[in-house]
Amino acid sequence: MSQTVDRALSILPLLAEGPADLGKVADRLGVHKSTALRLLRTLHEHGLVHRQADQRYRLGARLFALAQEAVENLDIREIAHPHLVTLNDCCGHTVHLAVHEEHEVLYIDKVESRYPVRMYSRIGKPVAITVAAVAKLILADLPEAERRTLAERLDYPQYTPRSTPNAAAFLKELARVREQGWATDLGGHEESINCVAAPVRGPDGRVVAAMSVSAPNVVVTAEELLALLPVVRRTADAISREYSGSAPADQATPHQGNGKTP
Amino acid sequence: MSQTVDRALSILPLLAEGPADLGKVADRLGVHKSTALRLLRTLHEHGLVHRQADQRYRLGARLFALAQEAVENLDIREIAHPHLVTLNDCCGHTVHLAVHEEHEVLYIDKVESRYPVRMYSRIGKPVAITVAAVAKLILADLPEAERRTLAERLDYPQYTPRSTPNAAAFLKELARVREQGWATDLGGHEESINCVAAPVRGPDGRVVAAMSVSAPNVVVTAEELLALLPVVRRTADAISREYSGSAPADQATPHQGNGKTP
DNA sequence: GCACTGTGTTGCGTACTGTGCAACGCTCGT
DNA sequence: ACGAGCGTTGCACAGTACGCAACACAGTGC
Repeated sequence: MSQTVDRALSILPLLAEGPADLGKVADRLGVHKSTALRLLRTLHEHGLVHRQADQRYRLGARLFALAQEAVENLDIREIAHPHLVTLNDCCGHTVHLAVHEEHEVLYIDKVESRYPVRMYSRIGKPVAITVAAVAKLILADLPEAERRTLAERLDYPQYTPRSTPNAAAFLKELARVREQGWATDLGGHEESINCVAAPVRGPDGRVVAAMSVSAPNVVVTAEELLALLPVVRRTADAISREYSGSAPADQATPHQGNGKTP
Repeated sequence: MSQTVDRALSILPLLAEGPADLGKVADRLGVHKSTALRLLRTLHEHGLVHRQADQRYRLGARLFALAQEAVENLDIREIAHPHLVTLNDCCGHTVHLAVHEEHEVLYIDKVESRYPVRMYSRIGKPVAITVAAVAKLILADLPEAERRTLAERLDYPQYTPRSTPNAAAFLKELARVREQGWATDLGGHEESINCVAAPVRGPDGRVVAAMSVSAPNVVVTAEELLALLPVVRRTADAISREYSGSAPADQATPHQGNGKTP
């Protein structure tokens, strides 16, 4: 859309990989050094990039501050967090909260396992959308047409033999997840990691987020983890209630769902 | 420098205040709606802004992912090293940098003392976690529950009469360290060695590393070493600032300052 | 029912703005 | 001392982003 801005913004993910000097930035962007310099200077003025002692550029503090504000604006997170902590207190495993955004499913909160062996994940990072239990729950709630379009457009990486192989299998899995109201990922992403997840619903009943408990099977077996399903669902329901209940932004909440359609 | 990019980036702090619609963004930027739209679209393509259901814009999760990735790829050692050297230049003693990893605290960098009598340590080796000043700083920053669990699980070897004797004493010491923002080890590991240490913090304020100055008391007394506390703290703070990427907006560069600012 | 205000969106001609080039200055390494 | 490699500067050109005006659409009041 806007070439200049487009180029400037492309610098950010590039620098996220690690510090880079002017030449490298210009190369990766495919522009002249002087152009890259101008863009970097502008980013620098806004504090989004930082120039270190060796003159290389890296992401700046302002970006961290903005990121902080961005995540704080996600109010589901605020509401859910204490519940996630409670759940972690009672089972000890890693607890995640994820939402749908821009055709991706992102972890937006996480409470670390209290066991020494932990799974790796990163807040803000897209989840493995075709296999993650939270992704299945969130996507299962989409309108059918959208679900189908999305399923066709996705790649299906075979992380493990149990990864979802293709669109057809994915849609079938989504249908089942939608039906049963919870989801699992048993070694579909990493061989030894299992997850069990439940949906968080908004006042209109639509899924606004999903939460999961994950643990490597060196800590607990899949069966033991599945035994946590009731408490995971209870936690998700509690979050749903609080999220739906404390929404006085509009006028009185209508009792019935969609009253009338034009 | 670059008008277009400048305008686009100005949108981010604006949205950080809260969601805004197209008109408001255009107003605040002082540009035409169509211009604002083009900029927002470009930001949107890069995932930096997100369009919510009511068509208003807010900051996107991509910001958070970028910040997260940047932090992961940051090499504290690389950033800290020149500072450690400077500190060593000024005081001559052994300077250490340590981080938390897998329930241990490890030295990851070291600048040797310029005095003939040196303390023994090795980069990559776990520190004496119950007595080392750097370990206390790093562990003092953990969430309280984790701190307590860890304290219970540790052994408390009596290296010297002044070694931390047990979990209760350790937790008490951590609380004090957390409070005062620095730590010492006065003969707690080896009878004749004293240390004074300060924390390095990341952009979110959490302790990501700790650095210390150590010297045997045949070289300097504990009191003399403690006199170095201010400079140690200043050094640690400088590392924190650089690690966080705080842009020294107007800070004069030591030599060859070409730019004259009005 | 209608006109009317308030959005967000599109196409387009203009000229402003960003671009690449070439030359410069600086710091290292040999 | 010299050259290689880097960042930086000024400038002429044209590509690109700009604002305008018109459009589409929704909600509101009459």
